[in-house]
Amino acid sequence: MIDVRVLRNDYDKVAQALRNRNAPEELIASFPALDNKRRELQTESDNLKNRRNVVSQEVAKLKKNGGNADELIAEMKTVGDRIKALDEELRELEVEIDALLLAIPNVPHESVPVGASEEDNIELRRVGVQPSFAFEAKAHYDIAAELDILDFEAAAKVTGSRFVFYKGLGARLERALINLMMDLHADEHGYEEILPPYIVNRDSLVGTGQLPKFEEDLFKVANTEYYLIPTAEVPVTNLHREEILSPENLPRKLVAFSACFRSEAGAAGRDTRGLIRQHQFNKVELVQLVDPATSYETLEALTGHAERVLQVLGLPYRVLALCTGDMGFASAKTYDLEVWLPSADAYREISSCTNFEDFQARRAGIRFRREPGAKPEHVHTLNGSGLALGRTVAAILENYQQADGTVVVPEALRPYMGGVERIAPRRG
RNA sequence: GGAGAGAUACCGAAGCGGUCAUAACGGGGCGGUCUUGAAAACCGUUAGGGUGCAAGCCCACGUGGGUUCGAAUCCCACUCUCUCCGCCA
Repeated sequence: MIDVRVLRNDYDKVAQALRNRNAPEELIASFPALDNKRRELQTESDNLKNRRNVVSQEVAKLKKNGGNADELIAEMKTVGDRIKALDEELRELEVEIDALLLAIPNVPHESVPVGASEEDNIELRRVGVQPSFAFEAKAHYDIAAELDILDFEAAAKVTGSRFVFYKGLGARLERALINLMMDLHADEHGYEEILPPYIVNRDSLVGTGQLPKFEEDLFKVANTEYYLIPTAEVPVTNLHREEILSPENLPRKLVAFSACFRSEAGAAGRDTRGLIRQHQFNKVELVQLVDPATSYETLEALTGHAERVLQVLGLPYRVLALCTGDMGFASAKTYDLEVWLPSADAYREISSCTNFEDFQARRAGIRFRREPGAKPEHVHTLNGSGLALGRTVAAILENYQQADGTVVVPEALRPYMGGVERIAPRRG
């Protein structure tokens, strides 16, 4: 949620930011009138309440001294009715203003390149060497089929499309990656390990910005107000919702493994084969709550933590700075990490690292007190995938595939694989 | 799922229709006096939101409604916590 004061005092800046994000500027057109009306009603209501409070004291005194308060009580009856009417009007206005504010995307940081679509994202660097094959590189789902480590058909039978069974060394590979990533972030990068609920309530999703705008992307649990999490970002960021943290708690660095559930409404026909776009996938997520002054250096550090996983695994990747038109709703600035997929002859997103500034913190009420007695300020929140597991498995299968159909296990992963060095077809 | 109890500041807790909300009382934290140092004792300090330049005013006793001139206090609904029973990995 953007700061109402910014919207009030810096209206043109917000309007320009909305245009840059391909969001309609009209979104905020009704705000100034609503805001003025609200403040007007508020003032009138407050003044009447003051009158009521003062008179109530007088009535109490009069009654105590045996005086007659009938006239005052009669006056207050009409004042009370007026207050009720005003507050009713005020409540409706506030609902309207709230809905408006919740629908406004974040204002991009000044360093974010202005652009209309993903075409305008800026590639910052490429890391690692793309493998060259003396044979035609196969797609990860074909490699996996021959190795019998992924089973999409069985998942389609048991559940439906866009689900998968991992089997044998495939399941082991995913579990090994989870452990490698968690260990790296917890032990070397200093994050506290969290295992969150996979189901959250509505307030949490409003807090991180998925609701109210993106309900159709979520799975809702029937007959409840619960939702399956689309990412661990939701429960982990909301861990400190409506709290005032002490400065010694910052930066709060959290890493969580979770399954993620996305309806992928509107993605029909895209990435229908393989692990790239599933309704359920695993992810290791990095979350930080920080002092606003440090959030942009934290974004660089957090992105580095995610990159480190790709480096350890020896996977070639590139880093993009997303342009204003391609960023997520709540983002002030985002770097995407894209891993090399030889079969596609392209880089594909495997991590998204974002500084939300105070956009989520304001919605979720996450604050800190700089000094004892000081006014609470909103923290800045950041998160990034470290990494998405399914896509990492796809990248390993493709980048480490061999002419004979086997897949070499990256060296760093072998201790987590019980020493297995190569995934080969099972005999028989 | 059934029965009951509860929700007040960092924690415990008083208040049960008007002099009780920067909230009694107790504890904790922080600072100080005293002390060689510590403990004890004593003193001080420790809180949200809106509006306004400010003084101030309004709101905040789990959440949302209602009754009343006036609600922490009475009524209704909801959420959460605890205890007992049942069920369960």
